[in-house]
Amino acid sequence: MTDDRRSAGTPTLEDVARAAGVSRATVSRVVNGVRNVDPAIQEVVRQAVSVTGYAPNRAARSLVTRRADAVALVVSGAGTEAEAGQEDSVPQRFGGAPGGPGSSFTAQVFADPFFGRVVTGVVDYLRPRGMHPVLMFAETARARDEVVAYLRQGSADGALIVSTHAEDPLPGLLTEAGLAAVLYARPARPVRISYVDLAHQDGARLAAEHLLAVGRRRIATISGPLDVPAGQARLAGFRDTMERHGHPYVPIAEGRFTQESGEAAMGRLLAEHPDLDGVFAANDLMAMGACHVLREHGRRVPEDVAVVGFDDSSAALACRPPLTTVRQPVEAMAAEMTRLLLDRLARPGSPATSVIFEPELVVRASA
Amino acid sequence: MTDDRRSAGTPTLEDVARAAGVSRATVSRVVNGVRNVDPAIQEVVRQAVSVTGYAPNRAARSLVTRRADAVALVVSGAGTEAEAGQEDSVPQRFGGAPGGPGSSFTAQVFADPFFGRVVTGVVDYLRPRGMHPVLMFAETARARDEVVAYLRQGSADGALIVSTHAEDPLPGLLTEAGLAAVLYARPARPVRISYVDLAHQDGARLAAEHLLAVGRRRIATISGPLDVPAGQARLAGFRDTMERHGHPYVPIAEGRFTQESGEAAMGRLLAEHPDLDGVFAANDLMAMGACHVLREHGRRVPEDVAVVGFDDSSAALACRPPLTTVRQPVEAMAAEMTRLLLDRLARPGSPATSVIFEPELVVRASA
DNA sequence: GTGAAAGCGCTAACAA
DNA sequence: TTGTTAGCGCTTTCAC
Repeated sequence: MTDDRRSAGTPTLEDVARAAGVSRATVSRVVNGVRNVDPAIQEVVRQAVSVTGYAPNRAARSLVTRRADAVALVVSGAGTEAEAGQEDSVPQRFGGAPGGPGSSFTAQVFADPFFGRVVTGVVDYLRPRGMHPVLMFAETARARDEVVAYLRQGSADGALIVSTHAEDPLPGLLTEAGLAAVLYARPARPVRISYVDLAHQDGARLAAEHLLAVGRRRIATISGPLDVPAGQARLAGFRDTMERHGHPYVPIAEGRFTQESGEAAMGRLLAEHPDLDGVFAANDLMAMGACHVLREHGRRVPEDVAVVGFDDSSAALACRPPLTTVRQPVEAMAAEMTRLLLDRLARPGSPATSVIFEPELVVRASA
Repeated sequence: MTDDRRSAGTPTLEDVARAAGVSRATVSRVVNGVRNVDPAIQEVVRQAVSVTGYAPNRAARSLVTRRADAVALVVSGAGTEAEAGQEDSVPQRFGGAPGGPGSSFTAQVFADPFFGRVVTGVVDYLRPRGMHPVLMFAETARARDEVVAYLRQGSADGALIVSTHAEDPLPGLLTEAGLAAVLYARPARPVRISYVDLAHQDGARLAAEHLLAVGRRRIATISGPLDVPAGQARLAGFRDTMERHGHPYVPIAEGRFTQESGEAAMGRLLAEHPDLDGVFAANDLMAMGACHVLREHGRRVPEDVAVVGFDDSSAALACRPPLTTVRQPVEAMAAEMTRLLLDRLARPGSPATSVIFEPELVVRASA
């Protein structure tokens, strides 16, 4: 009778201990690989573990270790008011993909190949360390509060934040609450928080130099949104370099990092400067849009107009012709961001740091 | 002295109870919204909660409720041996995006716009219910074991599985272990497990009928991988319909659901049937590749060759011309898959069910 | 090197 | 309606 009951439900440490004829403490030590356990007993315990089919209960463990072995991977926008289902706060980075009934924030986010790469870098770093990412979106005040609450509850040990907007309040909320977090990309307003970023200006310089090197002289640019640091920096770097090479005036059309906005921008550029022979688009999606419009206007790429993109996302290869672009090592950056977070978790007191990556020119057919 | 200590660390139920002058149980009731609590006391407790800044500890709660309020969202491949970092088991669905150093499984997965849409559907359903998705990949035997272990530890309440391969062993492993899981797409070999799927054949029929309706008569198809149920079904549906309309012979080139494979397939088709005037590609990525190759071969789309895709993914709109395609309501399907899982968690005994969605033709410019 | 015992913070009987 | 109490399964001192 009593014997029967002990095999009910999922086995616990107690069950394993009984089967192995040792104490719970010893089993725990073996399971957690703590030294100071007799090899013979270790073996016995291991047997018992596999016989009973024991799996440690994570909640119980978390309760005492105070670690969740999970991190929140949060995609964060800045809409402050967009509550109640209305999507009036469309992030600048993304365009309307066919995201089903009422393209939501989440739908728009993943329409950009950028995020998949971030996920890749994060998972690749987390996985060998036995940790897992919990996906969260923080596009409304309410959603942001939920992220904070989630961390305060100890459901995740820290947060990895990818902002789609400038002026995102989330980093501030998190640091205020004393929660561990690391950002992808420098925050628009200074916050005492670690982040990884790209040397955007250097990347734009590479693009400018390449266009000049292949003999282009009437060069225009499709910039990213100018209220986003990356958008600003890419434009600044491009202009600077052009200026330094004797081209003080560069036609500019602002885009929103979407293919659609790239098409529109290219249209404007072409209307005002029909003789241009080179274009730098601040990301690949816009470069792809530019290529489409150029072709529709009878311009050959690269013969008539050379096009350089930015990011080296999947769009660069999907484009015809394949895009010459500036590579942003997103996966490596995401992995580093994760490393910074885990580091911070291991050493709670450590100061905020930033790691800046250098971009690289990838020459393909478009320029 | 003693008073000082009680405010150390994060506040617990105990702290709130003391502040409110009630018992832990009462606070717990208020926090969890259980009825039978005096409104006045409720108010007092709520005050105490906000004063103390209380956040319930999830591990402690999970320990007793035996729920994690999390589900695993696992992208699963079938590589049985691919251990040790070598990526010899490339899933059929995805092609080599510029996924950074050594395009990993994870990188390839997110190169397909399909996954973003799944995530969207899942998150949209989960979020209002206070649950969260933990992202996992299961492309090796080891990784699959980790998924099983993760669930057995109670870290997640169930699993949502999106397979990229036929013959995926994960569904079997999960059901064997008595774990709750739901699939996106019918498993290649029958398993007693719930799933959502699309009426692929109907979708292919729509494509065939449309091509015929716009007057095409020399129609070929770029199929998906033929060891995947979706690939088979789309081909079967297409052929059936063509046959029924008096076209017993349809040239076929097999692709792997990647743009690149679509390009190659189109090349083959064109070489053997230079006079074709219509193409049905089993997904948008391949349709896009086909469009590129057609243009490179001097064919205009849709004037010379009409092209129909499948999925209505972001690629359909990114393509020039925008693709006429068969819409797969991925977000809705993913949401339904999630609903099925939560349902199953609520009623553990319930039998496996399947929900099949009907596709819809979306007419754009390519056909 | 091993065991006994004390909690981690919470929920859910059961009493009152 | 509210409080008391007994664990949930685990890790971790502290003795031995």
